[in-house]
Amino acid sequence: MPKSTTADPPAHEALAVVLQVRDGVLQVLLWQRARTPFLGAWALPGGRLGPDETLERSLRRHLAAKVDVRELAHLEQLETLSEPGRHPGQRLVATAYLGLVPADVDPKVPADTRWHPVGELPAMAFDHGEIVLAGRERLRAKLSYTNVGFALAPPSFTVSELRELYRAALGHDVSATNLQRVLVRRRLLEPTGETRSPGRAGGRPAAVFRFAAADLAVTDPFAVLRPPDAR
Amino acid sequence: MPKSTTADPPAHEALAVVLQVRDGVLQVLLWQRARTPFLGAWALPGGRLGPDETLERSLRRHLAAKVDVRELAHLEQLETLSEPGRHPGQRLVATAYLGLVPADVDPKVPADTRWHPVGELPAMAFDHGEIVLAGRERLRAKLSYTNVGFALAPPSFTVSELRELYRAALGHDVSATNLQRVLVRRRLLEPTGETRSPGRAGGRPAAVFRFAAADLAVTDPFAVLRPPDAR
DNA sequence: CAGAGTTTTTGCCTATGAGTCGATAACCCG
DNA sequence: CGGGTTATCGACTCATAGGCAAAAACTCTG
Repeated sequence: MPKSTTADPPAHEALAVVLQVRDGVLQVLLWQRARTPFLGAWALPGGRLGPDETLERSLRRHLAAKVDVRELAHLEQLETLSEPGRHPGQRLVATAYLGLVPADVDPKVPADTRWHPVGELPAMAFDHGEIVLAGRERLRAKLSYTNVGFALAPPSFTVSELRELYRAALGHDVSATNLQRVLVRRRLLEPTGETRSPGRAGGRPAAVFRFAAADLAVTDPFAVLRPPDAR
Repeated sequence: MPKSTTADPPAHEALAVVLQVRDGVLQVLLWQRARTPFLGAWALPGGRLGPDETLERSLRRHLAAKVDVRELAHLEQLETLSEPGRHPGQRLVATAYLGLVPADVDPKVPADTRWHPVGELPAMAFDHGEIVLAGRERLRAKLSYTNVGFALAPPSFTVSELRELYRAALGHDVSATNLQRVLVRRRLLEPTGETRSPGRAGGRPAAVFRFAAADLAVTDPFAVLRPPDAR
């Protein structure tokens, strides 16, 4: 077994905070360590950067062991962590990514892997707990000024369903009236024309919407910096 | 001389996009390479990650050779680049940072180092050209929804002076009227009470302002995600 | 020293997007 | 068909941004 000291050249790993709204709660994909250090604690999926791959490709490769990568509707780089002591016994720099899975899929995961509500994380290995929270913050922020919602939502949905997703991801209630009109006005949401039949309790059938674009777009509401001629 | 192949464990470097508004133009600090590859081309300051330091500390250490690090009013992580071919002959992962220098200082720089307008970059080494543009984009975006302006501006300034800085950083004109009132209303700017005597051409003396906070603060204008009880 | 020229600041109006509330629409079930 | 339920829409208020022009406060010239 090779001796590991901090004098070794720092190795590099890619980690993923994979989030999905499940049962009305924002959850993160974690696997349970079967080895020391942090035996029994929960960790983010990921692994070492190989010699001929980018970080993102490396991450997708490692992630494939835990979840079907094709179900990731969005993947973006979060931050790179380099505290010398973040990994005991060995220097390991980590680049964290944020991945999002739409609510309509239920990926098959191996036995050591499980979804956990980000609000009640179990005992976490290394600094992975903080990374999860950083991912949640990034998601919250981007929900407001981008259309990342498309990566949490099914291909089509009613406003009530979308509202549930936003509520879970943001951690607070949102007005259905406002959500609908704001997103429609921003041209992010468009009606499919279909309606969904009401539940057993009755009620007006809901209109079905979809996100207008399937890739990330930002809506920039800020004025000070807008060029005078823009519009 | 050691042979370098892509089979070597990937090394890690930290790079800095140091920006300052000079002569009314946004400029970036570059140094000219005296060795191959890219002999004569211009590169970002930075260097290898040492065994017992974080990326940020490593960056500050390397940066100290090019500029007085204490004059950096802001430093934040930009992105991590991992294309296997980004550095010829050797695998090198880079984490880029964005650094900002207030307009009132003129740091002493060594002979091989010079400021260049980001709008007209010279022949750049490696992928450093793209990194500079990423840094400019980040600055532009953050000027709109944060108070990063404090890191470009002197401790106190008139609205006209601030307008020049915004114009240079954003690349387009901004209304002085609006800039003043928007920033004051957001509680980012506060008057010092002093005034600055007008130039030789006459004119009303300008009120002197300062940024209310010297650390980064975001103003979140988006409503959909705002909790119903917030205010 | 009055008035023209300059620059800065302020007041007022408009436009846009968000938040609230209540009314209306469209369904279920009895 | 009427009461219960859910969804959507309309109308109003509010907050912030942008534009324009007037007013303020100075310098300079004749």
